[in-house]
Amino acid sequence: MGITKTDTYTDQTLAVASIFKALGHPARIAILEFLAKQTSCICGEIVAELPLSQASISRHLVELKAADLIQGTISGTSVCYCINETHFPLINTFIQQLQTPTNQSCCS
Amino acid sequence: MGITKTDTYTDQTLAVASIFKALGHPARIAILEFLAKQTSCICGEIVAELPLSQASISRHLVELKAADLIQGTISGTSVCYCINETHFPLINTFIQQLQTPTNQSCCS
DNA sequence: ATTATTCATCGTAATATTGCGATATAGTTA
DNA sequence: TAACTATATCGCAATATTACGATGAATAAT
Repeated sequence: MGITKTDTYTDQTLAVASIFKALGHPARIAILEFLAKQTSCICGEIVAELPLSQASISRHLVELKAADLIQGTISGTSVCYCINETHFPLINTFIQQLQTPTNQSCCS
Repeated sequence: MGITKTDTYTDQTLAVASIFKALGHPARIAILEFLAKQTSCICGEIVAELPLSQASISRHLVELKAADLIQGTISGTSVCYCINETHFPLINTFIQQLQTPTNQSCCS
């Protein structure tokens, strides 16, 4: 992506953007959707469900984990992934901020 | 970004991912935050506010517009941009889906 | 101990994104 | 018409992302 000037934005802005960035790929959305409807959540099942190689899934899982959107716990040879809701309030707050009544703007 | 296998995901998944993708850059978050707190919203003011060139801002505005997150109306030589809330429900619904009670998963 | 199984990581090729200067376009004004 | 203003677009260079096969590491099963 070329250089991104990360120095000049607020921490809040950077945090929100990085969460959205992690959510900005259909494979990662599909992974989260899959995790949401499962009670168990083994990595292998995700690989079986999605049209990607195991290596690619693993990389997406790493990204989701880096963004703190999932957590994984090792159980034997397999790893159990599940959704981490920690940052959902941040997303909700951001969306709400964009909807403040100030928004009676020029475009009618 | 390399190839993305867009054929194999549901329309819903692709739609959600593409909105999040558009939100996945601090400049675009900053633009939206700026628009939210303004009543008037001319492109030139954004250029003055953010640490990017006019060309770069324009490109980000194009992306936000392509994702239908903003709309722009021409007024004279300037263009008035403002937030389009149309897709906010989609975001909220997605986040809520991830929070369904099924989520009593393996990671405690 | 050997072999499977499961997941992570490396290396590489293909493609996308970002940012900027330069330039184009379009409306405004003199 | 010519100059000015505001925004969009082009073209390039730098960097990031995506995907995959191959390989590595760790546990489990035989």
